[in-house]
Amino acid sequence: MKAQALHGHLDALLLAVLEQGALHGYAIIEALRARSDGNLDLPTGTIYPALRRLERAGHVASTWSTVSGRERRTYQLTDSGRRALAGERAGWREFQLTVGRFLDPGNPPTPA
Amino acid sequence: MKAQALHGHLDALLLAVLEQGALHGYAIIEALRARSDGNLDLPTGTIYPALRRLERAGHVASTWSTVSGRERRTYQLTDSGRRALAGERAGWREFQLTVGRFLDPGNPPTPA
DNA sequence: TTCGACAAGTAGCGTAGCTACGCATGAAGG
DNA sequence: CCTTCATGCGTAGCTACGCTACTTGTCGAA
Repeated sequence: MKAQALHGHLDALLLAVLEQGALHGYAIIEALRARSDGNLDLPTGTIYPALRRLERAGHVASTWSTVSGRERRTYQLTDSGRRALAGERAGWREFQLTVGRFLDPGNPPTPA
Repeated sequence: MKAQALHGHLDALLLAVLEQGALHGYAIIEALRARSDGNLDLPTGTIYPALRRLERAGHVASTWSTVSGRERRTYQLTDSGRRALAGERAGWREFQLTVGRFLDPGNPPTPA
């Protein structure tokens, strides 16, 4: 998976994994890796800033907890985040269709 | 169409439009707009540097011509470009599947 | 003669993901 | 006991790359 391909879609992915339930940062990374069969193995330097961006935007809320001596920041989707996710899904659909018109096979530009 | 969503996919789109035949820069912009129903309306500041990148990479070759007093730089796909396009198509398919696993509807993370 | 479509191009900006770190705890293994 | 590794959070700086805003020039139409 080319790295920079994610540009602009990461927020949507994060919101999508949090849709199933609250997770802490490290667990989000693992969830992305698991659900993508290892295709998405994102470094912390990508995830943590992105989560803070989403929190600033009000799409997620975080709460600290201590689990067996380790500090965890758990993120959960807000209502705003749920709405944003719906918008991201629509945007993804449009993007997919638009780019697919050029890159998907069986899309002849000038049909016979 | 969100602007930054294109990141990393523009080269593939350019190669795809040139697959049908050689075009000059301005015509490429129009082809993208036409084939995407207006969703892709890219400024010259995006296209021209991208074409030069592709030419440096050897994926396209350009030739100058003068048409009714206007200078045109016409780009055509090279063999290397054709191979690159095949790779981009494969990459797009993988990207589409991976992201779709999170954002497409009807993809329950924990199937009942 | 002025304005808009055509045609090419560059300089500089901003976004955002990545690399490479640092810090801390707990479990496992030698 | 001590090292190593997985867990867990975080930031600073880099870089890629598309975008904004601009310039130059021809040609046709109003």
